Amino acid sequence: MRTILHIDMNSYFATIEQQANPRLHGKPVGVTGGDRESRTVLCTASVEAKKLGVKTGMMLWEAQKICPSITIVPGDSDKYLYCTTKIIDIFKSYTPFLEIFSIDEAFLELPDADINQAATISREIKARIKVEIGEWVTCSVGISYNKLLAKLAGGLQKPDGLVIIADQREALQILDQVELDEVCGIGPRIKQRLLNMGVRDFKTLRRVPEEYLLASFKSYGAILYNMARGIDETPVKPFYLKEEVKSVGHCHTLDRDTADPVDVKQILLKLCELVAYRLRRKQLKGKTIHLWYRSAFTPETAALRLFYDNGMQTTLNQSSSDGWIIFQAAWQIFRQIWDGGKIRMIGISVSGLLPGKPANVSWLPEDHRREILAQTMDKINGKFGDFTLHRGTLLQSVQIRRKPNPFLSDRRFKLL
DNA sequence: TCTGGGGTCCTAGGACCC
DNA sequence: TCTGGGGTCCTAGGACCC
Repeated sequence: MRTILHIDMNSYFATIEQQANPRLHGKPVGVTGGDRESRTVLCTASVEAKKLGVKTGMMLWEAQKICPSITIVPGDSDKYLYCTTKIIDIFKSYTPFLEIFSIDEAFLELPDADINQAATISREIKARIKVEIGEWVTCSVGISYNKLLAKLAGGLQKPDGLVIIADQREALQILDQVELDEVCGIGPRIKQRLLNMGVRDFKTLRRVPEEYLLASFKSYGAILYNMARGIDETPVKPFYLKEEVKSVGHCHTLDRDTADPVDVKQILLKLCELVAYRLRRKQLKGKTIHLWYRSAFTPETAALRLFYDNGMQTTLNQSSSDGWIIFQAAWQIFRQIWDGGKIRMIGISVSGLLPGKPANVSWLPEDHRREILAQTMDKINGKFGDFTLHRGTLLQSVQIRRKPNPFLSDRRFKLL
């Protein structure tokens, strides 16, 4: 039997901000992804804010309405990454079998420890985080014999919790008390489909024959069948075996809906430049260009909480990390699929990635020139900040955050 | 005033090649 | 006269995670 810890930092970004600024101690704090006012959501709320009803993922104006005393802090990804690196170093001192699940979550497999020893180690890790990172920074730990249950256990006691699910008997007891979507892997859609089948809890799910689940959910039926029994064989993937990225993308929700193609063109060009820049920094090139946009809400879609996304992808003849080439493909798609209506969000993503530096040899002289130009621009922008230099087309463009924050969290609210 | 932004994986159908 | 079957790539769409 394996011994696995799931460690989840509580209100992570908020506690780091509280640690860094004594004025925020014990106060309701909300951390946002950027410095925009409208259409911004909270990516983290402090424990104090949560007690007053503020939730992660809430619109900024909504949080301020519920909790007027909340202090809003723009997120600082460098600060959080720095702390995460230090926290990971603590984890590494206990086991090399460490999976970094996200910036504030990790799985640790302890091959030589039983459950009681794992509990002792967990207390030690908690204490070390307080000493080495700060007393405001806490975490919840779940201990069990697989990842599914360790993660479930970790979510049961927040903040600063420590919950053990020792065996299958305990696992079934706990599974029978939680909501279906409290378990990682069941989202709103699958939950709704299970409810439609008359399955409201894991106890009922266990009575559904495997063949029936397979027929309804295909291969995911087997996962659901096992989930209800607390079975999960997925391995802890050590950080040093982490696979390469498969796609690089950016999307942007506009401050105001627009149906002006000039606005769209400028935003799209900027997004393509951002994606290309990140590809070059990672020394990658991509072949498949995917563009999508989200239509503005109408009173009907707003009431139903429905998003309408429209998108299409295309494959280039040759992989590229050139913002202009990516943009040309994206713009062509956009012109092909846009219905002329108002747009709320637009996104671009590049996949089919290949390793490799930007090629120094190109049989197309113009491409070659642009590549050298892009590299030079990267160097200057790397030194003086993104978009110090940019294409003339971007001069009047709408402001997009200079540094896209990769840590905005909380699940999607695609459809309820 | 009206739900962000970064990813992953899976399935299915069609095109194309040998 | 008539067209198998396997493999691979491409595209679209759906679901999940943080």
